[in-house]
Amino acid sequence: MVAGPTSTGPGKERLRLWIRLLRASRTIEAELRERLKKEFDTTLPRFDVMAALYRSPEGMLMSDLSRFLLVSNGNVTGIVDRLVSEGLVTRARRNGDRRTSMVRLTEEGAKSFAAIAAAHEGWVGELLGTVSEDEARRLTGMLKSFRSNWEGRE
Amino acid sequence: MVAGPTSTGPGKERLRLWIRLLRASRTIEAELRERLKKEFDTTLPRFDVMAALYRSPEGMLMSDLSRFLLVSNGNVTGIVDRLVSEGLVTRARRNGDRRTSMVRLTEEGAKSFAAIAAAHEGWVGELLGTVSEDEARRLTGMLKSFRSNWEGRE
DNA sequence: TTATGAAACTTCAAGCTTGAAATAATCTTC
DNA sequence: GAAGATTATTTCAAGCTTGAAGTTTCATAA
Repeated sequence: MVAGPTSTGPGKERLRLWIRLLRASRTIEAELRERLKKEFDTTLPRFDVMAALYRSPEGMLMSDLSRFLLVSNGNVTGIVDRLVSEGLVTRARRNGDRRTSMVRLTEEGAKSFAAIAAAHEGWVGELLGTVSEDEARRLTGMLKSFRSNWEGRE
Repeated sequence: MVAGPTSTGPGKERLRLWIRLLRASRTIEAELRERLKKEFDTTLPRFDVMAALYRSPEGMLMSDLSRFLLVSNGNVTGIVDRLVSEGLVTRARRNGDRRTSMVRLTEEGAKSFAAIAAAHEGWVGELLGTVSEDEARRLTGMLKSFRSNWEGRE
């Protein structure tokens, strides 16, 4: 997946693009993961879940989290379990539907996330420092249109 | 990591870009993983290792693979172990340095990979279909320059 | 109301991933 | 040539990830 095209032909440019995309995101992701571990003793998946919850003070269902973060249901269960055991989020039983529970950041969780997110934004700025703000905007536009064209198919 | 910026400010555009980049690669990666599983009963990491080996008929050391694929040494050990037990690659002891061994595709491995790679290239072409060849080239250029500026630091 | 089906989660096995510790072989330097 | 450092790799524990199977709860329609 990270190796170059093994042939020439029509799809070649797109394959190159995909490999570049993947290498870039893997490189950045690895660096962020390492810093999260070293500086805050946390992980990327925990950070992702907390970021989602931070933007939804009213809370999210497990399935909301799963859909939003593009990961499986069972996966979210495990991550939330760990965050709960660390006192960073809570699962609140709901009166309406007893199958579900609202997941929310605790006060400590929100405070903790705010600090991590500030550092995180700085890191991303640093790691993408060679991309100008303007170029960043254009790239984002391309990727956005790709996503919105593609998602929701099947 | 997949959620939006939680603040405004200088690094914001780069953070947006990073989130788009990550969502795009995760979406595509998930789709490719699923198809590899369904159509060829294999996985992305196995495919990655085989792709690297396919381009190096003389073989690669474990550490070459690790460096090239951007994953840890211990990780490669496990994946190669599984490929060996499936008869797709071999570990050849070397006379020169008995710490290392050359990893190579078997004949069956090369045949198998060629078939998977053809399908894979088609999938990528399909999944990135909304990006024109020309746009793909430009995007690739941007990502390439980003990578080469950034890698090799520290 | 009571089956029947759908929805929201959890559990589980298998595999991927890292970073740290352990092994083994090679290199360096005195 | 032996001690100490370096290099290549494996092993291991902990956590992430998926997809499938299982559980509980809710919705619906005869």
